[in-house]
Amino acid sequence: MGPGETALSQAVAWLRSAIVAGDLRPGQRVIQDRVAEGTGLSVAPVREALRVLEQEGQLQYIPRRGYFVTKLEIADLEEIYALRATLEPIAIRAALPQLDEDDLARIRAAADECAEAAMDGAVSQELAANRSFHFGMMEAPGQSHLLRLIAMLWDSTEAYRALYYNFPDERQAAVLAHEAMLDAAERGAVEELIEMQAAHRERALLLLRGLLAAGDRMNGDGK
Amino acid sequence: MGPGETALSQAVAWLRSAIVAGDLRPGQRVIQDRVAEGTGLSVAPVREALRVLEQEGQLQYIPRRGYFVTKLEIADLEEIYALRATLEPIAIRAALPQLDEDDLARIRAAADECAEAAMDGAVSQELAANRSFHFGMMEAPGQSHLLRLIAMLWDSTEAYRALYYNFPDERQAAVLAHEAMLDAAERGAVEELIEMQAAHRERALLLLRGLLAAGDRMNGDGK
DNA sequence: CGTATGAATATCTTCGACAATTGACAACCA
DNA sequence: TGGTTGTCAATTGTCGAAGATATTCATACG
Repeated sequence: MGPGETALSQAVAWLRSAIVAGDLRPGQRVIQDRVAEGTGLSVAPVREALRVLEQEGQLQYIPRRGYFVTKLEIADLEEIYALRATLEPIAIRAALPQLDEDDLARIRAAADECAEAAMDGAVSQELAANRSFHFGMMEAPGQSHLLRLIAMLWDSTEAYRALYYNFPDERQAAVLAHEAMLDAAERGAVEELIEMQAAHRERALLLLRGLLAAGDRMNGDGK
Repeated sequence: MGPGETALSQAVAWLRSAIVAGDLRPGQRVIQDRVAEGTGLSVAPVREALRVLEQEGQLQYIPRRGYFVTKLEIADLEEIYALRATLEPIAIRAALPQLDEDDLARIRAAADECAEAAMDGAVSQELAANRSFHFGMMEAPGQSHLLRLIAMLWDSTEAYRALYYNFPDERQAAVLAHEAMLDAAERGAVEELIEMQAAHRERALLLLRGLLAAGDRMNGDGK
């Protein structure tokens, strides 16, 4: 175990990847012992990991009943995306003018990793790289709290993002959009970039609306 | 222990009141065993409580080093208050038109409780009532995620709010401001109310700036 | 005199076991 | 038959102790 690596962080990682991989689906119950078995840890760090994911909004907790993967309604997704639309432009306007060559290089690297993962169908890697890409354009000194809020909004919808990243077409579209964004960032075209991101989000939301509607139909009829 | 009351919730409550009471001051280390002794619990639930407060931003965590009460710089407070200035008007615009008589009655009750606590110098009660008052004007269906973010911003600065609520003058000023806000809310004067709250926040920020500067001077000289 | 070394201590981290609670199911009664 | 009650298995919640890590302080060295 590397430095800073703790049993807790392992448990968190395990849970995240289980959610992203779809092993833990929205609405499903998460049983502590199962996670403990799966990770090879005892329940103590697992409980703390569950608590972390709960605070991030990915899990819901009912005392003495346990944890459940958060199931979002379409209205929730719309609210979350609207909040992102409010906050992310603020972050980008502050951060983009301050990016230096190194920062841009990191962002480009993230975009490349994203493209690579998209081709391989490595959903969880693509999600991580995608996140680095977007946050790379928003990170600036003096807005750590703003980024904390934005990160929380991203966390809340991680399971759903994983859902639509399973469509190859969407992965390709995301890669193309990233290219354009990177270009705008390098040109310093802030407002243009913000526009693109808004469109990016809208597209994602549209897709999610469809997926959730389909899911609801299945729940309503099929069972 | 009542239903839903768990050792964790006791530990959380203990920590909150210790922070609000000033027993745990910004920058100070929080030792798990001490909390366990203080609450009469074992460390397991205490650790989970610490994790909760960490996610709220009230504590900071360094693996294998422990927890520290978050120490905010003036810049942090300014950022947090700016974020509140961005988000709270959104919540109020959506919520205020939907408030019914019952809601207003609850808000009025919170204001009264606030005034009462202000006279008695019951800082922790006043903080709780103050929170109910303000959130009562923002709570509306369909914006639970927005409120979650706002709550997080409030949590992050709870220790500092406790700091300036120890000044009787400020407590009085807050009570008066609440009266005016309540009046505006009852008249449905949304924009007016938003203005008042902005001023309310500005005043708090101004005060905090002074307090922190004084604190820094003490740390620089006195020791 | 300042710095590096190394025990000793304090603290965090994890574990395994036990107690408490919940939900499901079957037995029972009207 | 319909509803209630009691029992049981599964799960969560808590504890106390042992193991791992960081910090401190005394000591020796350059």
